[in-house]
Amino acid sequence: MSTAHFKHDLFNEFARVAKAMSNGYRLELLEFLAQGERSVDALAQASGLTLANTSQHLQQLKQAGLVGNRKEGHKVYYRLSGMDVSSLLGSIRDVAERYLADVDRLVDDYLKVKDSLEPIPASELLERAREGLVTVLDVRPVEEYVSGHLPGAINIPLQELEMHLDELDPDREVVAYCRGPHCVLAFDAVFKLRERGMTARRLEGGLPEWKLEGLPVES
Amino acid sequence: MSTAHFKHDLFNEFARVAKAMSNGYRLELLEFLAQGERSVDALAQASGLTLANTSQHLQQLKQAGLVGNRKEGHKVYYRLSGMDVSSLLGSIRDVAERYLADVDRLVDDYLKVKDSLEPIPASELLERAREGLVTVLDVRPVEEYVSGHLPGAINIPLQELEMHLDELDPDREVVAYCRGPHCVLAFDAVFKLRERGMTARRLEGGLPEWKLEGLPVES
DNA sequence: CAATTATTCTAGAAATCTATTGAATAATAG
DNA sequence: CTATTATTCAATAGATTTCTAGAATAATTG
Repeated sequence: MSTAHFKHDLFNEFARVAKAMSNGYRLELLEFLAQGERSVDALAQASGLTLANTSQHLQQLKQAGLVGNRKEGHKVYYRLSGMDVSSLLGSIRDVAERYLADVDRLVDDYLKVKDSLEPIPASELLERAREGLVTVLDVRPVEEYVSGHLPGAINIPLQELEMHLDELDPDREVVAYCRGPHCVLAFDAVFKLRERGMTARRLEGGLPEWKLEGLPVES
Repeated sequence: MSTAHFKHDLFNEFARVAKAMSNGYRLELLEFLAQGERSVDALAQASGLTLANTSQHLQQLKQAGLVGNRKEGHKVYYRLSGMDVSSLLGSIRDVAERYLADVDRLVDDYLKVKDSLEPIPASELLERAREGLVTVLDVRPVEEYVSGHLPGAINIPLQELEMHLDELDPDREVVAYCRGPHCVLAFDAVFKLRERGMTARRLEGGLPEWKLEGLPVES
C-alpha cells in the first residue's frame, strides 16, 4: 500500500467518527447516553424520534465505535463506549460555541438571563458541599438520576419542582444541575427557585462534565 | 421559542461542526492548515484535489467556523480559526484510534515496525535538546517548515534526506518529526536513517501537538 | 404454543453531498 | 487595456443520507 493510500484511508476512518456525530439527533442521543445506559425505547421517547429511526441512528453510532450495547431480556441497552466520547462531544460544543455566531445568538436568545445565572464551578461546589452549605439538586428525569448522580444530590425532576418545593431548606443555597452546559433544565430550575425567593445557582456543566473531571459519582 | 426547539437548534449547530469534519479530504486539509497558513493552490497540490473542489471544501470548513481566510494580492490564504480546532481533530483521532478496529489494523499494516519506533515524548525531547544531545529534524516540505518549526530544528524534506545525509552529525541521535501522530514522513525518515546505521527516533505527535502543549515555536 | 413487547430489517422517496466541468470574477503584470 | 493567474461560482450527474412504513425477528408472558 502506498503512503498516499494509507494516509487517505486513515483520514477516512477519522471522518467516520465525525460523520457519526454530524447529525443533531445523534448528538442528542449521545448526550442522553452520557447520563447513563438507556434502552432503545427510552431513547426514542427522550428524543422524540420513532423507534425504528432511533434504532437506525444508534446503529450508526455503534458502527463508528462511539457506543456499545448489550441485550437483557427483550430489551437492548446502549451505552457510550467511554467517557472520551463524552469529552469529544464537549470539544465539538466548545468549538461551535467559540466560532459559530449562531450558537451564541441561540444561547443568548433563549437564556437571556445568562449573565445573571453565572454558574458555579465544580471545584467550588465540592468545597461548599463539604462545608454543608448547599443543597445539591438534580433536576433530570428519575431514570437518569438513578443511573448516577452527584454525591448527596436530591432528585426533583423539573416538572415536579413546584410540587416539591417544601423538600428544600429555604435557608440553604440550592445548586441545580442537569445534563450538560446547555441543558435548559437547570436554567429553568434556578429561574423558578429564584421566583420563589430562594437563593439558587446552577452548576457549570452537567453530570458528564463532572465525571470527566474525575469527581465521584453516587448511584 | 420552546425548550425542545432551542435544544434541537443548538444540537444542529453542533452537528454543523461535525459535518464539516465528516469528510476525509477536509480532515486532510485541516491537518495541512494545522502546520500553518496556506493558499488554496498550495492546499490543492498537497491534497491532490482539483482547485475548484479544494475551494469548495475550504468554504464548507469556513461556514462551520473552523477556518478563516485573508486575501493578499491575488492569492487567498486560509488558516485554522484557532488551535482548539487542531485539538478537536486530535480528539477525533484519539476516539477513532481507540474504538475503531480498522484504524489499528491500518496503522499496524502500514507501520509494521511501530513497536520498534517507540516515539519520544515532547518533554523528553526538550530535555535532551537542552543538553545538546540530539539533532532535531523536520522532514516536512520547506513551506511548512518556514511557517513554523521546533526551536533549533533543521529542515530536510523526506525526499531529499538521502542527498543531505552529510548534514547530520553521525554521532548524535536524530529525532524526526512531521505533521502529526500518524504522519508517515517521520516514520520513513527514522527508517531510512537507521538503515544508514544512525540512531534515530521520531517525536510523539507533530508540530500541531507541540504547539498545543504550549511549547515554543520558531519561524 | 399463541400473544405481546422490544428491536431490527427492508425498501423506497426525498433531500443532501460530492466531484467535475466550464464560465465568471478579481488582482496583477505587461 | 489585454493577458495571465488565482480563486470562486453555477450547473449537473451520481452517490449517500434520512425518514417512514410495514414486515421480520427474538425474548417473554399467559
